[in-house]
Amino acid sequence: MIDTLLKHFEHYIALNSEEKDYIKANIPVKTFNKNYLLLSENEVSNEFYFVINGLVRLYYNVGLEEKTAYFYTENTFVSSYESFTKQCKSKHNLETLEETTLAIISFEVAYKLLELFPKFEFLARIMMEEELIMCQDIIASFVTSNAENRYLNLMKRDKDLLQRIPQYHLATFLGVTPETLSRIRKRITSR
Amino acid sequence: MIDTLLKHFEHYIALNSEEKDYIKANIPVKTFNKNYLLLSENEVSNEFYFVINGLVRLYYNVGLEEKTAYFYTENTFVSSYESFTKQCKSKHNLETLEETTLAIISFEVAYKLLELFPKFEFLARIMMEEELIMCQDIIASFVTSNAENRYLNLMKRDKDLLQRIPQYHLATFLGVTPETLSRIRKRITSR
DNA sequence: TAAATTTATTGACAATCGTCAATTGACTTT
DNA sequence: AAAGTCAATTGACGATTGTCAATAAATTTA
Repeated sequence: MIDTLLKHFEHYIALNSEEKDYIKANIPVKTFNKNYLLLSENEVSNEFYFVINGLVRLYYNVGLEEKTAYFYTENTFVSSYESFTKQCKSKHNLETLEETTLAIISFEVAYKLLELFPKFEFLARIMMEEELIMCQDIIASFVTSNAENRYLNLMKRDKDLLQRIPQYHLATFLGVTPETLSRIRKRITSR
Repeated sequence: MIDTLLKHFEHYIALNSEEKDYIKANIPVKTFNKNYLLLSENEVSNEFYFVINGLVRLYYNVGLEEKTAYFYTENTFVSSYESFTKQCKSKHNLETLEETTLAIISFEVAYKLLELFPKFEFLARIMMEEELIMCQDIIASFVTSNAENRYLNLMKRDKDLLQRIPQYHLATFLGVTPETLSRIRKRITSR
């Protein structure tokens, strides 16, 4: 299972056997039930995750409601970066939406990796860059499109994802209520 | 002027004189007029900027309109990261909103810095992390608040910025039309 | 300073959205 | 299979928003 993560790393840098062994020995893989809360608001995050299989949702608590900011699928990293890097209280909640298999990178292991193998500093930068570009695209979607077009774009780019996510979560991710998303869908299919 | 950038770097890492000299010799500082277009859509970005003084806007062209995604003020880096790091066509436009003094880091110099002085790899990662956290906060504001509350939050956190930005740019940044922002402001002041 | 241009405000109206409630549909659990 | 639970849809209505047009205010330019 951890091979998925090694492969992901090797997409960016070459790993020797010492490095691979260190990763295998120190990054455990664990499977979580559906709707398992990996991190909740106000906790300090001391690990981040790589999704080997399944689906994780990042959301905010707003009053009594939950507002989804992102869905993380296979071969992506999940984290409350602010809480993890600054070791401060998290604004984010992380929850699995399916039975999900994750590689778990603890704070200690992450910084040991950076210390022992400088090439991981490079890797970490590249990962951050990719994550940043992703975030900028989301911001772009909010600034340049309305909810209907955001939904249509998701249909084009991630049709599979739509079928794995409950609509009431998708709605908040699009910035509308579930009722409005339902009507958007009706408008779309009726043409 | 370049000292502002050095100081910013030194907030994160120690710099020896060799490194400082390299930066002074290779990172020029230039002042641009108000409304100068630093980068436009479909160009490949081969430099990024550090704002020493002034204000830069990042925006998207949508049909005939411009939609603002962010404002960069003093002591922040500005870039179309995707275009710069992947050397692909930019989706972004960058424009000064005031007479603006920038440190200009070219693609060559950036990668020479990383090559010559490995500590800049660490610095680059930290910068990316900070930028990422900023982006996540913007996404949070879209997902958790309506335009009125986004405006109120800006008033609290960045009162100064509001007075430097034309309202029609601020409106698109908040995700509404200028008319709606005008009415939001009216609603707010009338209580 | 006056004229011209740009920006911000306001009004009117139609379209869209949020809210609350009711209903339908889908899925679980026993 | 039936009951129960949760999710999605639909209807009604008020509030908010976008659009277009007109006006007012502010800024720039001659």
